[in-house]
Amino acid sequence: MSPNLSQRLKDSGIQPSAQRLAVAQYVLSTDDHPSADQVLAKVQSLVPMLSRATVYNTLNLFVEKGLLKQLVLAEGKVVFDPVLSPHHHFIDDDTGRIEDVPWDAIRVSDPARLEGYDVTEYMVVMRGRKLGGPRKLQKKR
Amino acid sequence: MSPNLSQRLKDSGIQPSAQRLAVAQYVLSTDDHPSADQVLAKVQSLVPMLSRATVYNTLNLFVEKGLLKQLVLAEGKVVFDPVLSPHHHFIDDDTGRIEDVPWDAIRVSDPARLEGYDVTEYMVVMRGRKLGGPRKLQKKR
DNA sequence: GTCAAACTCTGGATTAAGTCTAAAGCCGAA
DNA sequence: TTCGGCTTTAGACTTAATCCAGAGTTTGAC
Repeated sequence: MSPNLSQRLKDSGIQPSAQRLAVAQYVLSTDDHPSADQVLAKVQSLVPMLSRATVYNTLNLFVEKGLLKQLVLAEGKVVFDPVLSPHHHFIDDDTGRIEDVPWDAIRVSDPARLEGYDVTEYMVVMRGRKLGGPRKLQKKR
Repeated sequence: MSPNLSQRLKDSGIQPSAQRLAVAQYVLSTDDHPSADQVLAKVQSLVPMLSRATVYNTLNLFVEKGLLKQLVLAEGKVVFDPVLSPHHHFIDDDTGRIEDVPWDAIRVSDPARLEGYDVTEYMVVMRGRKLGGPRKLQKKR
């Protein structure tokens, strides 16, 4: 997909390797908000010789180098998001699926000006149900 | 403290017991946003004969009966909040401390009207540093 | 008061997510 | 080719949380 993922890793100060590229290929271009185990499963199906430790190392490295953000939004779920620009999140209570919500979809009265706090970052976290649509993953618990 | 905590439990459909009252006494009146282990430690210092399983059972029961809310905001921290009315949260990146932010302190353009979603609940999650103050818990890691 | 049924608590075993470690593999520079 | 430094691996370890089966309590009927 990405023209040269390898270059992108180098630009972030990461030495490319087969395993790192395989992880990058999936995790940097998904909007699934996968957990570490989901990344492991997915990438392992393509590159069977891949250990758990490597996946964790790689994900943590990517987070450290700023290619990924780590989110902790729901019940015991640590999840990775390749969208680096600020945005909000919606969590579907039925499926557990997390979706990105564009920054402009919601207006928030500047919390950076909160009395007595130096707010460096914020987001709106919403919960509910997604309406209409193909309703594909309804019972994906 | 609370005039009759016992009654409050009954009103929520919870059979009071020594252990449950001890847990309730602490967790329903704190603004510490304690984790389960913190609750265990705290309550055990008053009532030494208290098992971990009981604390988890009790906390889960309280959540189920609507006396507590369970929050998952930060890195591997499941935390409990007795404030049931809607409010926002601020997380101090230095100390990890979570503080409640009054609902009215921030205005959000009604996310309940988000196109294609049925939003039942939302909050603003902020991160940053707390300013000034007695700076008491600075290195409380 | 006594008894049984139902509920509650306990410690220890178990599970699951994540980290650590020591050894082996790989790769580029001299 | 050989060396040194990264990267990967499998498995041991850690920690949070849940499960379980037995023991202890409470309640209500008699």
